[in-house]
Amino acid sequence: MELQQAAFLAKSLSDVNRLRILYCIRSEQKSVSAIVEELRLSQPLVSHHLKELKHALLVDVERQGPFIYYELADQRIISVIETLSLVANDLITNRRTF
Amino acid sequence: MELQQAAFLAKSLSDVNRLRILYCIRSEQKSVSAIVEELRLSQPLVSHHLKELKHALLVDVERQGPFIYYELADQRIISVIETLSLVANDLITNRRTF
DNA sequence: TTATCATATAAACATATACTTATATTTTGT
DNA sequence: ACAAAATATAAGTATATGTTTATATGATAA
Repeated sequence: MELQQAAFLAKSLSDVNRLRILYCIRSEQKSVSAIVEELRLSQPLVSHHLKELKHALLVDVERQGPFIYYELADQRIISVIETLSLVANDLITNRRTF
Repeated sequence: MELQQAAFLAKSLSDVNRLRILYCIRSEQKSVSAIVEELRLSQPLVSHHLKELKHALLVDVERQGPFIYYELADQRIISVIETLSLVANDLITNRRTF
């Protein structure tokens, strides 16, 4: 088990805006400006997060003219996020200490 | 989808020492000192990470005399970590940019 | 109650991270 | 070559985080 690598990927998933971006580009490639508009985030912030996601190899990048398109590199990431969401929900529902 | 909660859980998984602790207590409850010995980490550091994991509801805590036992609260976390490790491995293997 | 063991907390530090504002780079159309 | 659009980068700031060292808390045994 490569726990170091798993921890690194988890860190990429630890910011809600990055998760929103990943969801945004999960099924089709989108340009930076399209993501900016859809998520209502500033362009530098989106570029910053895309850079991190690229560094984590979580996105594929393709230039088409002046546009740069990003797409989710591995669909399993979505199921990871969904499992995390499910587990979080269950943990909150069943917690014993309030 | 509760992306905020998923991001919060992911943050709990973003440190390699926390992952090691979760693995250490995945199948049986262990005392803090047992974890300290097994992972060769300082006691305050282990306590600190356990506190974070407890805050994320990822561990169950039980006191028995002077010992405090921690155990993994949800087994699905292990499969999340394993998937992350697998995906990371695949991404590194198949990356196009070196 | 006192000593000891197990664990938690506090303080301090260095580093990392999310974000904004401003500017640079790259591409295309004229 | 110039202007405009799309994206990236830089600088700056505030906050968070991982770690160590030192100390406090809590439980048990004598």
